[in-house]
Amino acid sequence: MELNLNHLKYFISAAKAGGLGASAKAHNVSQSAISQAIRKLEESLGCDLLIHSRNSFKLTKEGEYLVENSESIFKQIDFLKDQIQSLNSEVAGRVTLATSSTVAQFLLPSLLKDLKTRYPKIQLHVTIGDVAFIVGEVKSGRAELGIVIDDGHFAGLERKLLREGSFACITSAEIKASFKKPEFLVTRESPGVEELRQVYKKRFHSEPAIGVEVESWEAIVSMAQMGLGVGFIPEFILDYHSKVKVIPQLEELGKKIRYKMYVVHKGAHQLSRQADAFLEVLPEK
DNA sequence: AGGATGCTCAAAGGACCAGA
DNA sequence: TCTGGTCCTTTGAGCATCCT
Repeated sequence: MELNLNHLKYFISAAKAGGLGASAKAHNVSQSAISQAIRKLEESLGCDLLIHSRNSFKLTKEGEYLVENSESIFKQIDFLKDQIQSLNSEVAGRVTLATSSTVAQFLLPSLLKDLKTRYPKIQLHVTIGDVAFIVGEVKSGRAELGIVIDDGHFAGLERKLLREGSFACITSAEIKASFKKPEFLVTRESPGVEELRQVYKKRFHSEPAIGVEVESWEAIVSMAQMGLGVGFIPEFILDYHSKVKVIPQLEELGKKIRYKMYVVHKGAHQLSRQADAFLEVLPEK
């Protein structure tokens, strides 16, 4: 006899409620029906799930194993039902995204515009943090998607390259870049710092003078604008700042420092339809 | 039409509990 | 300790529905 999902459902319900009566009540059937269903389930599995004795309801070890391990089947079935139903309806719902303030500030606005045009019923919930925070959010499931600017490896996560490019060394548009050994504004863990040291050492035969170490490219832009030093930022940020100037003497140096931007998630098969839709509107590399 | 399946109903019987 | 009530499960008969 083939395993019947209804029988399994009755059994799980009875096991959780601790008796046939409660399960019968929960499913609006008679106790007898529950009893028969469990008998048939046992028959199809070829083992006893209950210790059958009068006035007692006790699971065998096979029964306990079945209860512990079959819940995911019903969750998967519910998930499939939702997915199948939504195939015929407009994509809607919430997408949780963890990313950096740079991405949120410079890239998300145009992405959101595309998303709202194509999928007006999708809501985007964004949390901001550093790379470790973003990876943690995605791994824990608190965020379905993450966008990171990092060339590290994200163990346990799938990643897709969104864009890559080089850095530019900037200073204030009002300040004439005539200094030979400027003070640098850098971020602590972002790509480029170590490369900067190496390339700078090779070119100027000395260590770069780090003026300020700050965890934000936006802060570097502001500080560079105020004349506090020069800073390397990913070139795409330049499009949004007219008051900064690229230092021609360090242009070559900046081009040698590369950044990569990835979207990360726990696996394509685990994504909701709305997350899939979000990935769809992301610009190709 | 007949078999398979799933259900209800009624009856039987064991375990537990309170009261005499 | 005995008895009766209650709760629970199991079993068998019979009915409805679906499928071949």
